Amino acid sequence: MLKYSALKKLLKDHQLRVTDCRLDVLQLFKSRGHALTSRYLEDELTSYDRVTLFRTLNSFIEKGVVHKIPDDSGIARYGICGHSCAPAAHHHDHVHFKCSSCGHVDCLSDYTVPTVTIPGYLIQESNMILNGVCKSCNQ
Amino acid sequence: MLKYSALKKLLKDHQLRVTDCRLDVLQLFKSRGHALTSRYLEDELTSYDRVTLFRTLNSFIEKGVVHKIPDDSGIARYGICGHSCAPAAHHHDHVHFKCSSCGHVDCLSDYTVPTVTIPGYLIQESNMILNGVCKSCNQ
DNA sequence: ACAATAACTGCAATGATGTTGCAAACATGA
DNA sequence: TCATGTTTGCAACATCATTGCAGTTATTGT
Repeated sequence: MLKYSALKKLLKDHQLRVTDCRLDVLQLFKSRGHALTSRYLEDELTSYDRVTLFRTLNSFIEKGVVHKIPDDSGIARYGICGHSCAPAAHHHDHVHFKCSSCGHVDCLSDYTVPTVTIPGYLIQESNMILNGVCKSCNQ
Repeated sequence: MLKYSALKKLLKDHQLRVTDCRLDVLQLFKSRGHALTSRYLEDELTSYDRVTLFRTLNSFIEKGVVHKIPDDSGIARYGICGHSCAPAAHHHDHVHFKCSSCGHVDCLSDYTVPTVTIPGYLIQESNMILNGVCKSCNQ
């Protein structure tokens, strides 16, 4: 459970107004270790409108608080960004892992995406999603 | 334009019944070089019901004819599989590239996803999606 | 070639998710 | 505290994914 002051600071640092909804969403991201779906937010924070949560996520993405994670399931997941993200530039060169056992998607912040170069192609961003069994489930 | 016999063989090889819809969808995948959305199929093949195309894609995935490509846009794309795919095991260790200029998603069959090992994690599948400007648009 | 069977298709309907406009409520800086 | 611009909730709509069912079609064995 993060302190209110810390959450508030995080929002202010990203040029976001401090509201109940944003604090609760942020709290949820911080308390869970893994990426969240908008559906999960809706189920957990029933006091807020679905649209509000949707717009909260969008503003969080825009300001560099969270990032969207590609997934072949078609359901968008959002992971909280590291320290280095700003509205101007997101830096998500870390690997994502989807566990087929618990279903969680984790941001593996310590693992950077390997560089790939392809002749004739200009590569601006790299995403890597691994599928398998995560540490917790693999024991 | 692939010969009818070749398309037919491809379907039979994957334990799929030969139907008009499947032949047309397959033809479309073969003639376009890049990954397709279900929306595109609907627009191109208006003589078939949307549900039929949906189920055609699903059966193609199940039998290893095409594979679903993760994308943070939320719109599913499908790429035709290489020779090595079977119902039992898909092998898509190639890199995917999404061009921000033309919007196409290409399967870069010649580029395999770099191996990443993470202690404690069992990795069963690796996906890599690059974003940038493709060869055609980069000239 | 033909019948039996299992698979495929179209239609209707439903659910989930993403998205916008607008008016009321709220956070912020002066 | 006030003025301002931002955020929220509601309603509505668009898109996509998915299922059931009945009619049609492809395939297998004879």
